[in-house]
Amino acid sequence: MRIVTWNVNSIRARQERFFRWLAQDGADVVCLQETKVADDAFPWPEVEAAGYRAVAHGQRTYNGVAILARAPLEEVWRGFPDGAEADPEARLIGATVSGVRIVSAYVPNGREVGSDKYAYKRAWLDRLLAWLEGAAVSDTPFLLAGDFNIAPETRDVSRPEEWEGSVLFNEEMRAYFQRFLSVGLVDAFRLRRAEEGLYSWWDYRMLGFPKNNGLRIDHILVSPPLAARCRHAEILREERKGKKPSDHAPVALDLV
DNA sequence: ATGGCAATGTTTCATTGA
Repeated sequence: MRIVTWNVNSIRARQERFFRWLAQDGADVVCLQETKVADDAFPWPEVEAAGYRAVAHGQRTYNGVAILARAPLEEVWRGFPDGAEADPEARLIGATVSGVRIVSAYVPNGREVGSDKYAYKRAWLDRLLAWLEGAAVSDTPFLLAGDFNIAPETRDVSRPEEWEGSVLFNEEMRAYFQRFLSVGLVDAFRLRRAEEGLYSWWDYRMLGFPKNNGLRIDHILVSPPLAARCRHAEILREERKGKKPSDHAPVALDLV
């Protein structure tokens, strides 16, 4: 079972490129973020033509998440599944695929430490973690994938001294990432890849990609039952190259 | 090579992203 997460930075702007990649990759499950499209304008015919099913939770212009799968998507939910007040931003969707509970998440960026958007990022993470703590995810096949907007460690940052203190890489956000591990989840990528210099996002500006000035902020976290099945993990850097790339590369995980 | 912001709507600039 191959699972990929990708912040596509608009599924419509990326449509041709995305479906070309999908046909070639053949992933079983694809978690998308920043689809930037309302559900009625999602490319449903193209999904079906590619041999996939999908569930989406989107809005126009900003945010938006989706899950594509070859197998049926069951027990689907949108937004926070905690029954409390609805999140005005479409950042979370869940479904069960082949017995694995899959969640696609788009964590708020935070813009600037101390800003209203940073407060929203913290509150959003607190709410997700509170749900995870109550959901007993460590005992079941559970997978949380997406754009976390957090680089967990120094080895995940190309220029740590320059990035330190930013919304993506600071002590508080590193502590948030540790809380995901504390609820029993495992960074599946790091199970298979220990080296530094592997990033999932590069700024469009300032020659970010050619200079490999990147950060690893897109993650696939898994429960112990799935951690035992991890065989391979990789970042698909080829998809950051060429014409009209997303600023994020896909992250792929192969399970037995 | 991999290339010097990009996508969207509020559209000819502002907002957001990270």
